[in-house]
Amino acid sequence: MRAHVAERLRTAILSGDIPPGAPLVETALSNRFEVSRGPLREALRQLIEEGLVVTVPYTGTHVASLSVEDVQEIYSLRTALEIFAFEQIWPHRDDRFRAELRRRNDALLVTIDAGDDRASISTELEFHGLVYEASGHRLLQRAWNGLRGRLQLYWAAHHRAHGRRGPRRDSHDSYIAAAFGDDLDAMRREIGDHMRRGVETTERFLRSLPAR
Amino acid sequence: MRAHVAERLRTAILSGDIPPGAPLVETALSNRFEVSRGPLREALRQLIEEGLVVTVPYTGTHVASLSVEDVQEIYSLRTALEIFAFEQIWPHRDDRFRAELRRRNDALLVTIDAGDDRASISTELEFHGLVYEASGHRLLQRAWNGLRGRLQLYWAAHHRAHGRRGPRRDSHDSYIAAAFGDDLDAMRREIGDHMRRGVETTERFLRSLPAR
DNA sequence: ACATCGTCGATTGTCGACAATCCTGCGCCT
DNA sequence: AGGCGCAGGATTGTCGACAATCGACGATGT
Repeated sequence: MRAHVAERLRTAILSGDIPPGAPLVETALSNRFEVSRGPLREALRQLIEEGLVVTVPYTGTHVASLSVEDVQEIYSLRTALEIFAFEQIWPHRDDRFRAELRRRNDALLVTIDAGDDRASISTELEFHGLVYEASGHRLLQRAWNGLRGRLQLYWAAHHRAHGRRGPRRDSHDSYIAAAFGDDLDAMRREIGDHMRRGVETTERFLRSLPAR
Repeated sequence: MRAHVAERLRTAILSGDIPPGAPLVETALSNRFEVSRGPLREALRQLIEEGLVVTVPYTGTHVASLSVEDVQEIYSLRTALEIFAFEQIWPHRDDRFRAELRRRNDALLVTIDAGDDRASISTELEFHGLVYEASGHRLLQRAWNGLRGRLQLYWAAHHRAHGRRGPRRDSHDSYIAAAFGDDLDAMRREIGDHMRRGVETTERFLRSLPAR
């Protein structure tokens, strides 16, 4: 039951049925979903973990409302995690996996170009999920789980505000959306630049340390 | 109350009072901590998030028991996160922070050399915590929170099994312990090599993709 | 008019009892 | 003897009621 409640509440939030900032009163929700407050509270805890809900003790819980900084954090951390995922995949690479990844990304680009937001969101989540799954790194997948809900929340809010979902192939996550798209070289440059930047900044930081 | 229960249970687990694999029966714990099963369950959920406890529906929950693969995942993900943290710190670097980091690392090395495991664990956690805190990246700090408990669990188990805590200055996390220690150059090479390896493997992966 | 304090409603936190589910071990059948 | 089914005990899952806490509103005194 608990998982089912979390699922339904998550759907209600991501669909915009319960908008960001809206209060989530436990008694009201327990009536709505026809469960006691016990399971409902545990469902809320899970959604808190996923970043869809925020709560302040003894006063109330609300649907999360992401700031610009939040979104920047989501995307920057996702980039770091995904680069790490690629590192993990490389030693166990196989052609079937890469073909599957390529196929899914093609499907993603088709849905994006068709303007079917719901389908493209779903397809994109599957695409990224495949990358993390292929890494075989359970903790990494767990970290991705903690990001996915926040991403969806942002996409949903952005879509309702601007009529299109937030990330598009030429937008925030172009680094990976472009990966298997029109310009493979551009994508290679982009990821390569990002990582080289990381190397450089880290090494500069290290050099800046006081000598012993 | 809930946070207090989680705290006490966490202490009991990390101290080895309740060893890995031991069953955690809700009724017994609710008697032990003199709270109802409601708050106790929420405390358990939190410890599950921290990786200290595992549960299987309708059968029982136990103290987590880490496998070799688990530990490898913990350390590899921590490396990725910490490199990302340094990237975040760089633009906002300031000398006071670096001096503070240096000071804490010196304290860490002192406690390690003194063989005071409890103190060195605490000091090392503070040290890493400072890095993540300085990144100003809340999601990153959250990810670190998800790793910290698992690290502590491993250290505690390793200490009881081998008489010393797991990570030492010449061990797993030497890449960062050495950072401000004896051989700054070695640490620079280590982090640099790690990141270059990441760049290389990712680029090889990208090149291996089928052309459009 | 304004500040301060108390009261009240709303919401979350906690509790004890009951229901659903799963594992174990025993009896029974083949 | 070996496998199967079934009851019993143990454990988690769920429920409804009560307690603790917080924020807002209004009374009251200066």
